[in-house]
Amino acid sequence: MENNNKTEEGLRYCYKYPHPSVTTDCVIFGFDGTKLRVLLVQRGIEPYKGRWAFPGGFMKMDESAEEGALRELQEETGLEDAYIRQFHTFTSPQRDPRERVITIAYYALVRIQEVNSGDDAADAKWFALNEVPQLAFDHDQILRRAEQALRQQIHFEPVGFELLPEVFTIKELQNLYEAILDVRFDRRNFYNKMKRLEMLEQMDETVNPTRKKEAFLFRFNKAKYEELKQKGFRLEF
Amino acid sequence: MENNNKTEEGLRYCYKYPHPSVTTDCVIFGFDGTKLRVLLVQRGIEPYKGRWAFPGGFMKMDESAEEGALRELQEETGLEDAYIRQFHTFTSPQRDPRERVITIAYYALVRIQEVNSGDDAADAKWFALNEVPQLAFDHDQILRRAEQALRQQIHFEPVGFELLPEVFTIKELQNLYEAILDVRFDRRNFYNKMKRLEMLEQMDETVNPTRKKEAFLFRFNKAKYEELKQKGFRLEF
DNA sequence: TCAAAAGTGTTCGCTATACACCCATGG
DNA sequence: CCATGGGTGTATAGCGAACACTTTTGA
Repeated sequence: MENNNKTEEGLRYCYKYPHPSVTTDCVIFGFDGTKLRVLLVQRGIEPYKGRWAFPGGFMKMDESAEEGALRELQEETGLEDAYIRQFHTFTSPQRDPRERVITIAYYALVRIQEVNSGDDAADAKWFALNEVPQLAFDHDQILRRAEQALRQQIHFEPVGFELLPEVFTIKELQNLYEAILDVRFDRRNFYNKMKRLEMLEQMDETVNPTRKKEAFLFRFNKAKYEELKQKGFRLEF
Repeated sequence: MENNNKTEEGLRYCYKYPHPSVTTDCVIFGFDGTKLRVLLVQRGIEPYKGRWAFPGGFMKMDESAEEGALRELQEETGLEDAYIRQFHTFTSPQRDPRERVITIAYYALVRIQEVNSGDDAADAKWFALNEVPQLAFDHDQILRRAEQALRQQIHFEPVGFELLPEVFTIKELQNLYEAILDVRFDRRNFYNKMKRLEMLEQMDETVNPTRKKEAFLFRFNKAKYEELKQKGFRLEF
């Protein structure tokens, strides 16, 4: 149905009607124990040279957008099978000054500790959400949408699983929920609720150096969570 | 940055790398007082000739996907400013047998009574959700995703506004929520909850011919709803 | 010894849930 | 006159929100 014709200038792919370019961008969220952070890369070329942006790239013709997003994520963090979710596709005609580009945007949830900030270390950096500078293209808008999508998703899935390390303190879990939902909980009510849900397993202590008293470490009880999820359970506050 | 070169065969738009086609499809939901329905159109050409599918079309280069979806919706229903939401972009490489096509999918909520099933009446039809036949392309999958997105959205926005006529009975409102969430509520508890929220205004009666007793008609109190929404209110069950 | 962090209750009010009663209407 | 649909009320259990007491430890 569609023919590709070579031309002399390397414009090899020809169509009867104009087609937009399609990219996949990835908003990578991490959690440092206190604040939510996003991984940004600094652009080395025009337009928006020097500005920070989300990692992304053109969609290949033989892979789905999700595969593309996973590939981007792997290149940037070394992670093979992270949690990613498509949350919006951005299509304003003028969003890229060069040509018509639509961007299928994903957000990823990763454990900062496991990220291999290897090759591209120089031009990649974690920013706390309230310290994100003005971004390239319409990426400010993409970030706002990603935050909103994450905030909604937390009502249906326990995104804490993906952002916290294997073991963590109750305080860290509370910090995470407060960071995502932008609210404050009473420490004791949060503890009671978690206890009632029976989703956490208590382990042995750790000394938290800078702090005053030892805090118990916990880990998620995945089996219990799956069971609750079956019954229509929702992790809400 | 991107040049378009004419060739002799009408393949006028040429690129250095292959670009996919981009379409916007629209899952149009309506409510008949008892069941949720979707508007489908029957395909007149191959592939999948004769199969039912969601209305859609190619994205134009000077309009956003949302504008395109609104245009499709207008052509199909005559409605100018319906409620639409982008919910997912479908990108499997093989989802269209002809060429690489990605589809930005929207769902719309409309009042069936207001739909002008004019021009395309012959090949357009409302299907109850449990009577939808096997669809063209991957539209079965698109429908499942649309239902899921609607079910989630109802927790954050009062989608009932968009699907019900100006006035309606409590029973109809309950039917709507039950249809979307696929659950059953106690008639009296549902009534009490609505009363407590003070979102409905009671009007004068109507005789429901086939039924036994007259039922009050209600309409939404938009002002009250907006006020509650400001305070972080959520319409949940 | 005192302030800060953390473990563990308790109380109260609201709301979801289950369930009951009455009225109107058509067959 | 009774079955069905519809309007309105009540009791109970459980959860969310506010709040108190104790222990540990570093300064």
